[in-house]
Amino acid sequence: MSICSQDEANDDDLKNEDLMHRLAGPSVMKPGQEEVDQQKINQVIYEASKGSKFFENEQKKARYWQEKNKEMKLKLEELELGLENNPEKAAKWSEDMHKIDQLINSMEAQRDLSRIIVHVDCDAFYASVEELEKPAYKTKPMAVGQGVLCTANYCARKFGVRSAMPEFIARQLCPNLIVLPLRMMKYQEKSAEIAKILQEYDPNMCKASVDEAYLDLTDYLTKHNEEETVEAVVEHLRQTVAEKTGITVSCGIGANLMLAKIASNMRKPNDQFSIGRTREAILEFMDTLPCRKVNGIGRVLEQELSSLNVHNCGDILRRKGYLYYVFQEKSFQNLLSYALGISNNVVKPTDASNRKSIGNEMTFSIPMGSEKTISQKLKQLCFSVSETMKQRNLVGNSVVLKLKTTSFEVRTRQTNLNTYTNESDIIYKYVLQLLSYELPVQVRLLGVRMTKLQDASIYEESKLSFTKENGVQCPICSRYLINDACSVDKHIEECLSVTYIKECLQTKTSVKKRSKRRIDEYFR
DNA sequence: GCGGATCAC
DNA sequence: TATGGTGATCCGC
Repeated sequence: MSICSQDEANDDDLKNEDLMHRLAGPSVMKPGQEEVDQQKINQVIYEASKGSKFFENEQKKARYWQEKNKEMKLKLEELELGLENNPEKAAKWSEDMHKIDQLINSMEAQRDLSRIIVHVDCDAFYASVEELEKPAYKTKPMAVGQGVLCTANYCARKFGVRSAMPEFIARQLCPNLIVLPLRMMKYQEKSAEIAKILQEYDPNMCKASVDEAYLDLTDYLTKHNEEETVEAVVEHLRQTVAEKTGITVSCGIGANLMLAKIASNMRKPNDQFSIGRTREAILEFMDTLPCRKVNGIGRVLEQELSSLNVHNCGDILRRKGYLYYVFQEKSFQNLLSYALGISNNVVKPTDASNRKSIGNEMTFSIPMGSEKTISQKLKQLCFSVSETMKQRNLVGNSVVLKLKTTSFEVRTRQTNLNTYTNESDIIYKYVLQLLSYELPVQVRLLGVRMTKLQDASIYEESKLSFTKENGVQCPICSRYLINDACSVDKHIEECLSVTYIKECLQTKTSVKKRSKRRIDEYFR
């Protein structure tokens, strides 16, 4: 073997490790796979994917990140060297470290341990609902989804079958896998059944998704004179849900939403876990927790952190000085809050009025290239978006066209409307305009999305009152308001408080804005 | 404000 | 043979 091909082989192996990690999908090492030989599974996935367009696209992305992470690593090493030899840089470093500590102090000042939050997570929800109707599936490997799996029962997970995995790969891992079609209505019904029970514990309960909810049990416990521990209440809650609905749930207990969520993942399925609600207990818990376990750190960020020698949340604090240079303000603050175990502890029902966009997209079994077929599809998509908007009584001011080419490249094109609308024809007109710049193109997916939404009735009223020249526009968020003193006051009050909180966070926690990565300041 | 990309479910 | 849909957020221009 020549030297050259040897090098190539090494190079390829290096790339393959990141690539395999990508291909393995988002739910690697999620509960239910503790006994699975990940290496072997990943190898099967890799082989099954090899050569496809999808594979090539993933390869491209893996190369990009590998290159980027390598560069950053080198820069950090250079920085370390500079700190030893260059007093000017060292002075700047200690100045920045001081800023970081101030930031941490201000975050600590906001730490609130007064609430007891519980995260409730249904076990393999879709699969469990199917098993209720056909108990025979309980002992067989089974998954729900079409083309791509949404969830797999624990029996299937033993084979390495996971959510977000394409069906054909799942079948290679588990030839006897039973795959059922989605029945969203059934799941939603069951979800509502469970929610009703949870509401007895917290009427303000937050339904985070079809199979998840957050509760604040503080008031419940006070009402019951704290005769019971949280753990006992949650134990009882899980039992009640299982008895009344037939669905087992896993629960996490913690001082805020993030901790409760992490905790519910610790002992799946059908069990619960509690993270102590003292600062010390929280810091100790986070210290050794792998970064990937926190909501918000996905596969890519995990790899990036790993290349910076940050594997557990505690490492974030230990290497805060370096992370400060690598990440932007917002991301850096998020990382710190993860490591400190600080997050939102207010549980409130999600209000639909807060929605920021409405869209519809579709993948085709056969890619499309002709302008006519593409426009026809887009017209349908516009129509369904329009229908959803009308149902929810919303109008929008901006439209987004989304394309995925046959090589899995994703493009989005956005334009502002000169009006607010939910009319299919108007949306379609703008979408066609956006499409015209992209032709010719071969697409495997098309999507239409409306953003900058407003309540349709408020918008209509405001138009009306403006013609009467007595309309009102909120001075803070500049949304149009119904011109009646009571509702305007109420809105402004709310709007002010939101803006105020945002300002507080900004002035308290943010350091100066930068346009580039901080590390570049050291290399000028 | 736009477009690319990540993330969660 | 073959890799989803919906919505949000962040970053860099």
